[in-house]
Amino acid sequence: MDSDASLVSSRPSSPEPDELFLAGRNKGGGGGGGGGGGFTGGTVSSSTQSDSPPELSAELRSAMSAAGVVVVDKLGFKSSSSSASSASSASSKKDKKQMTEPELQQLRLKINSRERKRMHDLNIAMDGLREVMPYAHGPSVRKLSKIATLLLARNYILMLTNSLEEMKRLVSEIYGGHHAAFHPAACPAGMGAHSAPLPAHPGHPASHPAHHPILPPAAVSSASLPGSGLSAVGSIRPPHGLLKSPSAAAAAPGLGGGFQHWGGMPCPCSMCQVAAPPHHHVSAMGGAALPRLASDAK
DNA sequence: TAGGCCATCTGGTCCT
DNA sequence: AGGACCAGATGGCCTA
Repeated sequence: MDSDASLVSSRPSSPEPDELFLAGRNKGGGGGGGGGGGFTGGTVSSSTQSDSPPELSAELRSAMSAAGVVVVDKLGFKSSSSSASSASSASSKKDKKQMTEPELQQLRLKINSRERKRMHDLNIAMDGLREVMPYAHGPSVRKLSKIATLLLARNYILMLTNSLEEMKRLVSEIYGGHHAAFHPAACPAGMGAHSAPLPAHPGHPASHPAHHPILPPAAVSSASLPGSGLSAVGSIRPPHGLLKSPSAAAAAPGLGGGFQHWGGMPCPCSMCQVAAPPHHHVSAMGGAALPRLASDAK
């Protein structure tokens, strides 16, 4: 399944395979700057690596056709890579030195396209992760950087873990004695198959904090999870370096300084939906991270 | 203009 | 042998 990366990738700069292909390179040294960070909601910097000299492409084409290689129009995106592989199969790595220049170029192109696809797939996965993160998505909000996404995801997971612990604790408190009765030891998850008994937070403001993904783990664990084992929350904070600028942090809703509760979006949690002061989640998941995400909700 | 983020190229290594 | 994965290099775009 050649998940054509260009399909989903939010990266506006994802180059069209066609134009990519012969964009060739050859010129020493890496390459050619792909499209820059295509953030800024809409700014499409489609400057693919077409910086390579035009004559190269022509040269490459002619060389290829001279070598009997059908000049490929489509990238070797798996499906089409077969065309390239025909050339490379004829000349394997082992004869690399004996390969003609066009053959080498063909091989290089094939490898490049594979790598490109790999990275595109990675970006798609990254986008998928962004989508499920408690962070305001939208055209007006800047996309999370990769590192920010990863750090936020980590914190989010830790947060959810804390919430689970907290809920388990509450359940055991509420059901006190009988808890053991219907929570056999065989139900390590604590809440196992019974979702009903959950005391939906009403009237349990104390429990809420632990429940919110945006709250700093520190606050959560210190407040309600004395021995949850996740108490070393400080460690889940992202490296300070990610907080590029104080101003950014301040502007960064919900992350750095005054995260405006999901960056202006309604909190999906049931507690907040019932009644929630938009700013009880002031601190950040991990506090620092997310440099630019909010800095411009332009 | 510097710094951050990103895409791509490339060569090396590991795995199937 | 071929593909996946990785890390370094390079260069473009964007923001402060």
